[in-house]
Parts: sequence; structure tokens; C-alpha cells
Amino acid sequence: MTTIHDVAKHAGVSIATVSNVINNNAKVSAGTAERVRQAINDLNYIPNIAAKGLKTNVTRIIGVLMEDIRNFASPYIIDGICQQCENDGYHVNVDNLQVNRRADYNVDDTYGQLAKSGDFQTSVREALKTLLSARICGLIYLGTHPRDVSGLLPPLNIPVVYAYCYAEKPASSKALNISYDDYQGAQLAVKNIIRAGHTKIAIIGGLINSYATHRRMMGYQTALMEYALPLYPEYILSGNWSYESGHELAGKLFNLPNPPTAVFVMNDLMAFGVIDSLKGMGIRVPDDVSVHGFDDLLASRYFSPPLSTISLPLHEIGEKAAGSVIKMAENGNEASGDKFILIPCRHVPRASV
Amino acid sequence: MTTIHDVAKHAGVSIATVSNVINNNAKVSAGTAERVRQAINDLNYIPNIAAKGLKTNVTRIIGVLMEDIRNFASPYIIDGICQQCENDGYHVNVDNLQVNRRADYNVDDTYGQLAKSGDFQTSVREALKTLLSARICGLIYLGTHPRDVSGLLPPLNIPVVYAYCYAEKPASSKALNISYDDYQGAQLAVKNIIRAGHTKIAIIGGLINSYATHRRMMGYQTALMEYALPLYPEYILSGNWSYESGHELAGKLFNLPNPPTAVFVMNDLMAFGVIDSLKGMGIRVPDDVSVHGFDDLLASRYFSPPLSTISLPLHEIGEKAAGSVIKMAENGNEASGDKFILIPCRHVPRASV
DNA sequence: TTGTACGCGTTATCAT
DNA sequence: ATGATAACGCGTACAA
Repeated sequence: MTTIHDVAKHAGVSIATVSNVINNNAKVSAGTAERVRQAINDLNYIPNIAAKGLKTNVTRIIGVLMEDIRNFASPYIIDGICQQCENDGYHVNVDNLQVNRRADYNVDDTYGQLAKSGDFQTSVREALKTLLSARICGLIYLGTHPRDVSGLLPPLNIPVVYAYCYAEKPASSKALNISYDDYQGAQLAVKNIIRAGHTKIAIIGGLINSYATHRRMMGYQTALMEYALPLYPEYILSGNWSYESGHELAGKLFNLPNPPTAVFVMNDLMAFGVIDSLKGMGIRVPDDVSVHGFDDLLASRYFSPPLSTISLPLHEIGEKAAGSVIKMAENGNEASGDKFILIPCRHVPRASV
Repeated sequence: MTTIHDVAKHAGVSIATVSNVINNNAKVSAGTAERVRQAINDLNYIPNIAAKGLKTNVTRIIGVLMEDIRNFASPYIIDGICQQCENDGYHVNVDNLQVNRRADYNVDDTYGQLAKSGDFQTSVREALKTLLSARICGLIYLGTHPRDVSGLLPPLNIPVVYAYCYAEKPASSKALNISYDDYQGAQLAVKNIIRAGHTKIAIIGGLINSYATHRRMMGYQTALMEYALPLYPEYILSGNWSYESGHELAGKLFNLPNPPTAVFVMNDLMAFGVIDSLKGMGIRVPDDVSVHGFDDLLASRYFSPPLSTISLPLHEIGEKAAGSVIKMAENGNEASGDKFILIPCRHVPRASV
């Protein structure tokens, strides 16, 4: 590899001058600057950022610790992260924890177990050590779904952004939580159902102890209240986020003496199960019953009928996460303002409502 | 950050001894080794790999230049890359080219244009410069679908692996192409259809000038020949990989005087279009006609009927790509053996056949 | 068995 | 305006 010395020799100047040209710090005469630039081009010189980082103690590397890149949300978030980092001239160092290969990551309960499992803790520490050995100047912890991940990370003295999850007790004094707005998204869904003319609207939630279920349930209630619609306790069910669970609960729901005319299902996977179950019972969607999902999986637009759903601001979460962690890394001071940033969801109207 | 000097002082030894303990090179007495390890633990010391790389001229960083992380295959391949790199103690540096935001990346023709477009070339060079500035010791170029990407990368003196694409004229003397086996996968699909009892089997291909279309067409022919089945020219159609194109071609196919009883569709997206078109015509799948896809999208198992398809060895491609590039980086010599590695696909039988 | 000194490719300080 | 040189954190001869 050609070094700054090669360039200096080729241009007939000192390495200091070359450095000054590269970082256009000091005053270099236009002539020599041009000569140096020519030499850089001739020799195809690319500065070694490791050496630069060693000297300046600033690496401009952002570490991304992701629980599972195979989760449907991860690629879009990483896309946002990469874009923002490229804009700001930062490198991205990734590490994948492969949660999927450890447990069924659609089930909330396993998270609690995971977090406690020594095995998982060990690989988090291991991955973190790898990242830290590169002297990353900021960390993004990317979850597989919103929940409290406090305690997973050891205390850190670099800024940390929790993306698509959150930490009540963050690992760093400079920390931020960035996710989407469950409450707003659920309202969006239910209000859309109401505007389509429904008044008997059931809800099928995810695991009862999950943050998302809780927040989306609030959104459901708020929307009903806003339109002065009654809340029927028998219309409120909880599954476990799986296709099968949606299938099963739909059976229960539509054997009620007074069944609903619409269902807000808290994720698309369960909604698929609901619709298939309805089809099995000879109930047509949306002619007889409307079904609304949440997540906007790629599959949802090809489902029959195409599923009305809520699309998550994944790219924006990534952009914002990277932007924030970079800002915190550059301003030495603590992060100010709201520690919990929720980006609004968008509504995706399709044929199922 | 604590340095090797801090550890040395804390343990009452010299930095050389600390270094020797870390890399367990030279003989260090058991006692001092233990003291040093204790100190490392006490101070939470993590070696600075930038400094190490500067000294040894080996960074153990693999660069991944991906055309689009949002492509359905990318996350699984990256998962494989991360896993292999973690196993071998390598860091992963990523850069995303965001092809998706430049053109409709499902359409083959745009690739030719992209490659020629100065804009794309510029961002490839830019991204590469970023990666090279970290002195990566190997590069993985991850495409969005198999095609020849020769000429996209400038000449490089580090090993390069093309994953999920290939280069007839690679950028480095140490290069390898790793993808899945279109020919074998297509045979798998068609043989499965034949074994289900069909003899009138149509095929809907992707763009006629694409490598994948060509190879899969060969697989189709081979399978028919092996079972001594005739090949009807009117059963051979080509689309452009899109849902709409599948929908349209199914209309043509089943208005034939003597329509087929099964269709091998070259990707799942077109297969969705085919099935929906069939439904529209009152033709039942699989009762009247069988449909077989290729790709195994997440959506395919939730489609109705669930789609029989071919699953791609994505994780394996990633593992193999990382393993190969690391091997080439470590053995100074040229890569030997086959430059084109094709990993077999698996068959995923579901209800549509 | 352990310690000293130098160099890796930069930036930054100080002369010139 | 430009150049010489000392760090940065680490590995490694070579010396002790």
C-alpha cells in the first residue's frame, strides 16, 4: 500500500504538507496543493484510517450490534444506518447475534430467558469486545422487536442508541431509544376501520405482557373513545404473534353469539391466520368481515385479499439512530432532550378492509 | 481507553510480556501470565486492533460491498458472512450501494444501464475507497441477483469473492464466484412436478437475456428429457420477474387450445401473479393446475395455496464466501480450483403442486 | 524469562 | 508556506 511518504516523495514535498492538503488545514500554496493532489491521483493513494484514528483518537466507526439480521425489520433499519453513516463519513462495523438460532424470536417470553441465559450474555460480551477493539465511537443496538433490553449491555463510555427496542436503564450516560409509535399506529389502524363504517371492532393482541401489545391496545381504546364507540370485553383477545395463534383466536371470536364485523390484528402474521381461518368458516374478507394488520410484511400485499396494514418507519429509525449516535459522539456533552423518540407509522390501505 | 502500558504497570511487568501473554507467543512463566491476565481483567483492557493492524500489516477486516441490503436474499447471506467471520476472528465492514433507490432492481436490463451509469460507478468507487481506507484484507461483493458484474470494480490487489453474482473478468487475481445452482434447482422443481404425475408442463421464465432464465430453462429441458417427456414450444414463455408479468402470461398460457396441467414459474413473485390470474379464471390450484415457484420468499408459505418452491442456500453462500475470502487472504498464493462455486438448492414441497 | 527500543502511517507542534 | 519530528498503541527483534 502506498503511504503518505510515497506521496510526499513523488510530489517533492514533506509528509506534513501532504497531510495538510488532505485535511486542508493549514495554508498550502495553490501550486504545491495541485502537485500533491496529482501525486495522490498518480499513486492511487488512500489514507489509512487506522493510523489516523490512532493519532487523533477518533475512529469515525459506528458499531452495530444486531440481534438478528434475518428479522424482517433489520435490513431496512440497517439500510438507513448505512445511508446516514455514508453521508456523515462514518464506517459501519456490524456484528450479528443470531438470536433466531437460539430461540423462537417471535415469542416474547423467550427474551426474558435469553437475557438471563449465560450463553447469550457471553456472546453479547464477546461481540461487544470485538466492536470495542475497533474503538468504535458509538454503538447502535438493534433489537428484533421493541422491548426493554436493560442490563444486556455492560456499562459503556461511548454513546449508545437502542433502535427498535429500548432501555429504561441504558448502558451509557449518553443514550437514546428510537423506535416507531405503537400507540399512534394502532390508532391509525382502528380509525381507518371505523371510517370504513364499522362499529363492532374486535382486537387480537400479541403476548399480553409485551410492550407493543400494551401500547397498541391503548391506541385501540383511544380510537374507539374518540368516536364514542363502546368497548366490548369479549372482543379483546390475546395471541402470541404467530400465524397459528391468529387462526385459533379467529375461531373463538366468530363463534361468539354477537360476532364483530371487523378485527384489528396486532401483526400481519396473525392476520394471515385470522383470514385463513375465516375462509375456512366460509366467511368472506372483506365482504363479511374486515381484517386489519400491523407491520406491512412483504407478504401482505400478495396475500388474498391484500392486507390493510400499518407500515413501520424502519428506514427512518435507522437514519435517526445513526444520526443521533454520531451527534452524541461528536458533541462531548450528554444527550439532551427526550430519551425516547417514537417515529410515526404510516397507514397502508388495501383490500382487506 | 486503557492501553497495554496500563496493564503492564498494573501487573508490574513490561509491555512485551503483556503482548506475549495476549498472543501467547513466547514462554512466559505461569505466575506472571496469571498476574497479567488478572490485570487485563481488572482494567477491562481490550487491545486496539487498529494499532495491531498498523504494526502487523494485517487487519483481519473483511469488507462487504452490497448492492442492496433490502433485497430478499441479502440478510441471509450477510448472516452467513457474519457467522463465518466471527468464527474466524474477523471484523465485518459493510457498505450498501442502495441499488433499489436507483432503479427497479427486479428488472435485469437496468443492470446494464446501472453499470454504465457514471453515477453508480462513482458510488462504487466511493464505497470502495471507504472500505480500502480501513485496509480490509478481503472483499465480498454481494449482488442482488446472479449476473456478470465484470468491470464494476477497479483492479484490486486483495482477494475478492463475488457472492450471489459473478464476474467472468474479476477485479483481482485472487477471485472466486459463489452462488446457487440454477440448473440443479430448476431440475429439482420440474422433476418434482413430473413425479406428481404431470406430463404437460409449461414454463414461465424471467427476462430472456438473464443468466438465471437461461440456466433454469436448461434445467427444465434436462428434466423433461430425463423422463422422456416432449417439449412444447407454446408452453415456453418469458416474463420480467414481476407479479404483473406472471399474471399476464398465465392468461395467455391458459387460453391455449391445449393448456398445460402444471407450470414451473421461475420466481415466486411471478408465481403469485400466475395463481391469482388462475383464480380469476376460475381455475383451481392445485386441483386443476399445479404451480411451482422458485426463491422461497417468506410470503410463499402464507400464500393460498402455499407455494411449492425452491429454496436458495443463502446462508451457505454467505458462509462459503467469507470462508473463501479469508482463506485467500491468509494463504498468500492464488486461489486454486474451480472459480465458480454453485451450491445446490433445496426443494420445498407445499400445497400448490 | 523479561525489558528496551524501534517502526507501522498518521496528525500536530514547532521551527524554519 | 513548508519541513522535521514527536507522539498514538501495538508487536517484535534483540539485549540483558
